[in-house]
Amino acid sequence: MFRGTLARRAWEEAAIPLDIPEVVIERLPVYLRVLDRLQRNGHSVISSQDLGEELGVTPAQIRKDLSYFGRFGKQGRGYSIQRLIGELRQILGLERRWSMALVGAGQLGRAIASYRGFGPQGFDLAAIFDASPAVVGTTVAGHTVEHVDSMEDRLRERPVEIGIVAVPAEHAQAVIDQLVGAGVHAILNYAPRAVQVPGHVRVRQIDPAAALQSMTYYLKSEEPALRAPR
Amino acid sequence: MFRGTLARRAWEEAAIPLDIPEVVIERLPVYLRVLDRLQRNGHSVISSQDLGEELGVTPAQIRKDLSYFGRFGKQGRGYSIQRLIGELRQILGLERRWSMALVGAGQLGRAIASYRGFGPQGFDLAAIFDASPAVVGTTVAGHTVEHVDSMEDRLRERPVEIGIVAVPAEHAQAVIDQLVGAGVHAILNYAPRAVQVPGHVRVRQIDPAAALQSMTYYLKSEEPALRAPR
DNA sequence: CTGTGTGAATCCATTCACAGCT
DNA sequence: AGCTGTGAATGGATTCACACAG
Repeated sequence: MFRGTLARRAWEEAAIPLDIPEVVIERLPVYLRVLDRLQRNGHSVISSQDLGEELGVTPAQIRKDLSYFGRFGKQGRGYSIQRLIGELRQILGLERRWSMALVGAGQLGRAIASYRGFGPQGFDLAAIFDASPAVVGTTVAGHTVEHVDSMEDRLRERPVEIGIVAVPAEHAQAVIDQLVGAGVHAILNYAPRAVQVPGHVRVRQIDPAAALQSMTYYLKSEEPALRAPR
Repeated sequence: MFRGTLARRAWEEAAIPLDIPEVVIERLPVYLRVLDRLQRNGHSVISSQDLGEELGVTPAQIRKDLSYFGRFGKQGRGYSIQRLIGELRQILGLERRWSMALVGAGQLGRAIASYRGFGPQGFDLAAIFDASPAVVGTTVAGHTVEHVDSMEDRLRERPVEIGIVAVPAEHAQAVIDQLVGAGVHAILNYAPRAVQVPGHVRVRQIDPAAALQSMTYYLKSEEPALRAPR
């Protein structure tokens, strides 16, 4: 949703896939997380049935999702967890590391810069930019904050694959335009703002307040019944 | 996705709605954000056409989404922005404020506690819990951190509607079970872990690393062509 | 027997297209 | 003349159900 239809590039890698639904791709990282945990807990095979129960997803959905990419299971047994982890990492492009530029070194940006969840999953922060003279030049999470005006030059010298946007909403679109201009094709946007990008650029929105607001819809009809049942 | 089918409560409020698709509910906060901005910029009416362009969504989708809840537009003119903001806030239950308990006062938890995006959208932090003796008793964002073992009692005395989970993945399920036990029906989960909840509880996942991993799928097929086109 | 892989069937969401209001 | 509201049509995604492999 909120993503223009886009002419996907024809497939060039060896493999087979053709035109996989985006929802499927979005589920794969979640499958991967569960499999990692099961492996750490000593499991070595799992059926789509059991995996589905872990995830709250139907077994058929898991089998169908995986079948887009190959035949990884063994009938009568299930899936080798080790094998499946390897396949998913391959599919998602996680056999390599990816580098990111963070724009915005305010309170939110600094929290993102020191978030420990990216590194272990294969993502490295390579540069931090901000527009405020007060923070440019300071050190954040081991990086010297550079001025956002030097961003396009800087990224042309040493490119990154991913941009993280943590600037105030009113500047988000301009910053994203600059990132796209510098050749970035994937953006993680923490600004609470719908942004427009060319069709070949992917955006994922991180918007906790919007997530809360979609839950209050359901809370508002439940609460009265619980509180004043007479 | 990743949410069990659940028997929704029958509608009791006045209004009309019946069984609205969850995707529709998730879009409403985004519509609201754009409308707020347009209003601040001095606009007073907008057509589904123009609103759709702001959002990267078809006009028909916006009209259909809104039509689940009523007839808010004027033919030939469009929608009154002020009116529509009011209706959406009503629908989403944003005419009141909601209170939240945060579990986990580590690096991530502290960042969440001082995140400035919740208050203006109607969400107040009411309590913070942690399990580590090193942080229990300290002050975080104006709240004294309480021990997680006292959480259920504490929340029975002074309930909250929403729980925010920012504990290590291996403790997330246990913490969520406790929150649910204490009567919380909505959870914002920052732990990178699929969790199980009873059907009447809503969970929204905030998982930036998973968001990145679903974008690398597309990057991995684009990059080689850009870098080594010969 | 157990559990995958997959065409077919079903279910759900999006888009179309136009009648009708302003 | 312009734009909403909405049944009908289309397009996708999920689930079913079973042939087949181990």
